[in-house]
Amino acid sequence: MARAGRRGRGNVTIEDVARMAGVSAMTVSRVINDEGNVRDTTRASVQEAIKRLNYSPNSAARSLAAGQSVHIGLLYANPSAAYLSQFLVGALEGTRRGGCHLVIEACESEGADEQAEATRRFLTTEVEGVVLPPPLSESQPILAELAAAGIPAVTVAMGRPREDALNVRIDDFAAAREMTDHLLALGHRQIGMIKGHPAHMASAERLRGFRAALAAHGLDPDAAPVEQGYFTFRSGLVAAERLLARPHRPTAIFAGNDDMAAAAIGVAHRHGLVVPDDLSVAGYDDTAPATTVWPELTTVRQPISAMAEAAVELLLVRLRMMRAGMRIQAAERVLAHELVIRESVAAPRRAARPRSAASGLYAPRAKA
Amino acid sequence: MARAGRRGRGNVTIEDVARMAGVSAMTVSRVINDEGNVRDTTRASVQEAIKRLNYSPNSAARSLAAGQSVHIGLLYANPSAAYLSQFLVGALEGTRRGGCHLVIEACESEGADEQAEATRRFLTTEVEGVVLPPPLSESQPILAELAAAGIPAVTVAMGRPREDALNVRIDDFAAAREMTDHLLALGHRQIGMIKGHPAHMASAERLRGFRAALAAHGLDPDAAPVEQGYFTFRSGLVAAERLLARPHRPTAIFAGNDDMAAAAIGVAHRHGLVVPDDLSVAGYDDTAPATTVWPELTTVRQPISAMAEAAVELLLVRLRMMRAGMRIQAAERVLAHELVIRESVAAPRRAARPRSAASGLYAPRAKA
DNA sequence: CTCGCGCCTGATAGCGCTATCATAACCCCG
DNA sequence: CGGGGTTATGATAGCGCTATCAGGCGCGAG
Repeated sequence: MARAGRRGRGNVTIEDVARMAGVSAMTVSRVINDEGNVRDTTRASVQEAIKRLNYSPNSAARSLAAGQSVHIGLLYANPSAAYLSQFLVGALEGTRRGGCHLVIEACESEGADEQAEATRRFLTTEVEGVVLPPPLSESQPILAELAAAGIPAVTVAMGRPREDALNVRIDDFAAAREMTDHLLALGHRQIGMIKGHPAHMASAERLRGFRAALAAHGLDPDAAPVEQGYFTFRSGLVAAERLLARPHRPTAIFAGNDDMAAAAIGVAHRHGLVVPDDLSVAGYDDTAPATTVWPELTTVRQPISAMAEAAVELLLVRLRMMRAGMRIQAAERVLAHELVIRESVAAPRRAARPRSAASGLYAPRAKA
Repeated sequence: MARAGRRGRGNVTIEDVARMAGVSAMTVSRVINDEGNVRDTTRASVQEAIKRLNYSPNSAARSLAAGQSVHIGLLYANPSAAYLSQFLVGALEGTRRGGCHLVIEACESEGADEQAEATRRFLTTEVEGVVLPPPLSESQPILAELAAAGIPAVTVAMGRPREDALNVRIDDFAAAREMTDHLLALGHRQIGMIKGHPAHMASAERLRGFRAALAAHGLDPDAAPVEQGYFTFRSGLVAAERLLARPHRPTAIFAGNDDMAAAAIGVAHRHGLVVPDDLSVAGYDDTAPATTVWPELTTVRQPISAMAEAAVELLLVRLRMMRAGMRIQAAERVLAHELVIRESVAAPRRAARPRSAASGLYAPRAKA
């Protein structure tokens, strides 16, 4: 470990960059902080020097000089543990790159008052911005409390962000449509859906995508069997039982998340159905249960880490804007999702009869 | 947000403390860094002032002045997601309090070469110490690579730490013995154990505790049915099947972790056994599966977050010692565990009563 | 042509802490 | 009781960066 003198590692400093670009350190500082009032040519030559020297600012010095060491809060509530750990990994990468700290706190309660109080307690820890992964991203008490304190928040996977809000999400509508298309392409015509938690906006988006795909294939989306779930394994059991008890048993079930999909597989097994031969099951999220169950789940992967990192980045940009007194406005980042094809989905056992009206649960609809 | 001038928040600085204690800032610095060469009376008055002013050092200034911003590495490999997220929460709290940064990295491979290489790659990121949660805490290639680079490491839940090593753990022997005692006290005499992964030293400790409890109750520990598991759900299925196929079917199964215990419950249900009436099942760790399955698991809780926090703390102390050129020696922290009594364990029923599967694999009982 | 008002840039002075060295206090022994 | 060696404390000078303000420059209005 070369730790020469008091100098950190052989690090390049802002002075080195300034010298190389032929400007003052202050100008370099302005460039790296994206402040206005720097001529374009100057900015360019500074950036050139930064690149050439492979300079990266010392975050300790930065927070010391700026008189504010940035702490970003992360408030979470019993999400799936798999989701949380991936989220933390991403958030941590984001804060590391942004040179700030992450303070995390649990908020287990679902009561509005408790949530508001947890938020207030959290705010006393001097966080300057908050990241809210689901399901807290939908919590009005928390959002209200943060707004009242003037602390900016980024919501993640919030279906319907508010005015001037920050949000990171995937396109749930498109993802659900793609998965449904996948099932339809394999020949399924009787597809049941287990909806997610009603308080979670993304649930509605997924249902919308499901229905849109059906409609696009000439099926009546309103005739599709849909049962309410609440993202828990147990709610999935109940919903799957109901779906399989229907007169026209679905050949495929699309669940609003992996836990409920895993439950559907369990129910299928209990009914003596072979997955995927007798029943295809598709999940959503690609979390741990997806690969724990057998057969492994075909599901939709959300780039959870990347979303968390994007959230932190968005928040840091916002904080800088606020500090500079710039006008703020809504910002949203939509990241790419991915269909993960595993073993829980296959063509229905009886040879697909795509155009036979009688085979379908859904009455074919007159093309609009 | 009172952000007066450039001053952070109305923060007390080292100068304030120095003035109050009637010494120089340098002396205060010495006290808070636990350096020698400070008279006891001086130290006391400084500490008094620190407490009175509720002073806490500014970590940004600290790392800037010290010319080294501490980065602590966390290398993990596919642990249970639940374990990892709890671990991260604790580690983060530790780094926050220690005023340092956490850099985390995954090391998925189990090959020795890949692990060594991942470690080397990790070391280029300038981490000054590494925390190793299980199962990596048992990885010789990684430990060797770190030792070669002169980077101190803290292992967590390592059964048999090396010379001059740092380790944080719970007393697996005592915990397993307590759980077994609990089963024995309820009247169980035929208790089967599913061992954990053989590469994990803690597995052996848990088995030892199990046997010690049996012996203390006058039972022959070598006659107890024991099957090998590997901490995975699937390995638990196999092991549980074997235990239940034995001529003298156990009335209780103690699994080396929660995943395998959950598997044992599944197998029991398949055999038409009611848990806990016909078969008691105990787990270990108190991770997510413990409360996901029905009935919920009686298990041993490890204070995962606290262990991670302790690991970071231990590492920071070691780093400071190294920097000060002090002699280093082994250090271990043993944290308290806790028996969590839920519904999967009860007194054995006199006559094992087989039940039909139709009574409901998952059907929850009327909950009080 | 000159004044004034933008825009861009740089000099200076810290942010809170610690490394370094100098100094002061002390102690042990001959 | 005075020298040589400790041990305890303090003064000073930065660590790398940014806030602040003063100045320079260009350009349109008076």
